[in-house]
This record gives sequence, structure tokens and C-alpha cells, in this order.
Amino acid sequence: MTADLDAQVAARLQAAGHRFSSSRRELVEVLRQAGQPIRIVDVLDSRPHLAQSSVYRNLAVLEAAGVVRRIVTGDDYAHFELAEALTEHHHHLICAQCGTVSDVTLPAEVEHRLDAALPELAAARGFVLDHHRLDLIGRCERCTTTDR
Amino acid sequence: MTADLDAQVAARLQAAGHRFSSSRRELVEVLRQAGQPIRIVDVLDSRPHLAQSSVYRNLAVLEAAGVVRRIVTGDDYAHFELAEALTEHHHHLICAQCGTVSDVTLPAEVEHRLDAALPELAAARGFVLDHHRLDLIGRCERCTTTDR
DNA sequence: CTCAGTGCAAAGGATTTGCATGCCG
DNA sequence: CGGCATGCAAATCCTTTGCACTGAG
Repeated sequence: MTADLDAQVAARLQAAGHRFSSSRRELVEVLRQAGQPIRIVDVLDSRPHLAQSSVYRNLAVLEAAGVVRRIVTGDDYAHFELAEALTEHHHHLICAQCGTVSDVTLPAEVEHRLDAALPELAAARGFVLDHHRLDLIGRCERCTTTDR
Repeated sequence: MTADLDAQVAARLQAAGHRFSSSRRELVEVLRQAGQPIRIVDVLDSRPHLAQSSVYRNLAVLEAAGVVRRIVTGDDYAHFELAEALTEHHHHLICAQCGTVSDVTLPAEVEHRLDAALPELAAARGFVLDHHRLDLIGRCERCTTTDR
């Protein structure tokens, strides 16, 4: 699994004309371990020896190479996760209070409905559809129990 | 229509303990006229006499009062539109190139599927669902014709 | 050797905030 | 009058950038 992931990442980076440096390897590893979208602060916390600017720069490189996806929620911090090409299509549960983002997968049937309906909806507006994104916004368990 | 909108906005502001000042009236009017989500820069362009800080502040007040919805796309600027309570439930077409946001309505049937599926999906994760948001990301007509 | 990658510090830039003044209720 | 609203300018703070150094190929 991990070996396979490494190979895919290496291939994508190479295709984009970049190296698979140890910092980048670490970033991918942190994201893989996290299993859910995390912020750059979190990355820096778990890998204190990484320079902030390098993390920002490398995540940008990895994003451009299609290895990583940047998630902007409206929370102060952007979140990052492995791109769907390396995982699988999914959506996000976003806590409006603490900003945490976690993954959800729609029932296949619903997803199919969307895939069937969205392209023509976009086309009707002269839009070339690239992808869609569905977020469920609410309050996570921790925030509802801790209350206010 | 407009009179009705005014009344609703006034009521919501009052309920939140705020005044329906002329600046706020103008903001609502700009958003109504726009008919699609716009950025603060656009507001300032069309109403140069409004102070930037007041626009930011008032949009925050209007958002808290449930009159306005802030849309964060990942583009540099946030977009604003009238809240769904004053319009109707809809989603967004986002141009990945120029950042423009426009409204779309899903076929009722698809929307129903979502409404049926999402709550339990969220509940299964200990999440209290507030609302969902579906964005179609692609390239708008202007950007595809102008190309690159 | 060459050039991408790294780290530190400084710059950027949308948004927020402090504070004095204006104005509605 | 009292307190919210407004404007100007300054401060915030996540993110980006400049620049000199390091290291892989």
C-alpha cells in the first residue's frame, strides 16, 4: 500500500519536473497517517524540524503535481489531504465551530445521480465542469458535547 | 418584492439588535441587484462612497443576522450573496480560472436524494448537520473562449 | 558543477480592529 | 442624551517571497 503510494507520488512529481525529496516524502507520510484533512500548523506540530516556508512551498508543489488537495473551508487555515487520485472520491464533514474537516463517502447511488445531473447543468451555463465538491456543515461530536 | 425583502431584512436585523442603517440598506440593494455572489471589491466599485471597513463590518453583521451568506471559494476574495432564507436554496458554479461564482439550482429530485441521504450520513459520525453546500468547479464560458 | 530544494526573515494582502466622531432612536 | 454606526488608519495573521546556502544527480 505505502510502497505503492510512494511510487505514485514519485511518478507524479517526476512528471511535473520535481524531486521526491525527503521533506516531501515526510509530508506525504504525515498526510497519509492523518487520514483526514489537516492544517499546516498540525504538520509543523508533528514534524517540528520542517521549516514552515518549505511546508507551504512543498504542499503547493504537491498540489500542482496532483498529489495533494488543498481544502479551503472559511476557517482561518487551509486544510490538506492526499488527492483523490491516490485515495478515492469523497466529500467533507466540516464543523462550523472548531473547523475540523473529516471525510465522508456518499452512497454510490446518490453519487451517481450527481454525476448524471451535474455535467449538463454546468453545460447549460456554458461551463466546462471539472469536478464537484459537496460539504456537510454542522457541528462535530466534540463540539456538541462540550457545547458552546 | 423589494419591499418585502426590506421588511424581512429589517426584521432580522432588529431581532439581532441592530439598526437597518442606510449603508446596510445599500449593501442589501447591491447584493439584490447583483443577482449572483459578489466580492467586497465589487461592492466598493459600485458604491465608492462606502467605507471599506464599514462594508466588511456590515456584511459581518448581516451575515450574523442571517441576511447575507459569505462564500469562501479558495479564490483570494470572499463572495457575498443574500441568504437562502431570503432567496431559495441553490448551489454554485465556480470558475477555477477567474473565480467568478454564479448560482445553480439542482433538479428537485437530486436535491431530495441529498436531503434524504445526508442527515443520516452526518449522524453516523456524531455530527449535527446544519446544511450542505455543493459546488461545481470548472471554467466559465468567458474563460474557455478567451482560452488560457 | 548545476539547479532544485531548504531555511530564515521579511514582505504581502485580504480582513479586522482601535479610536474619535456622527447620527439614529 | 446614549449607544450603535461610520471612517480613517493601523494592526492582524495566514501565506508568499527574497535571498543565500545546501545537497542531490
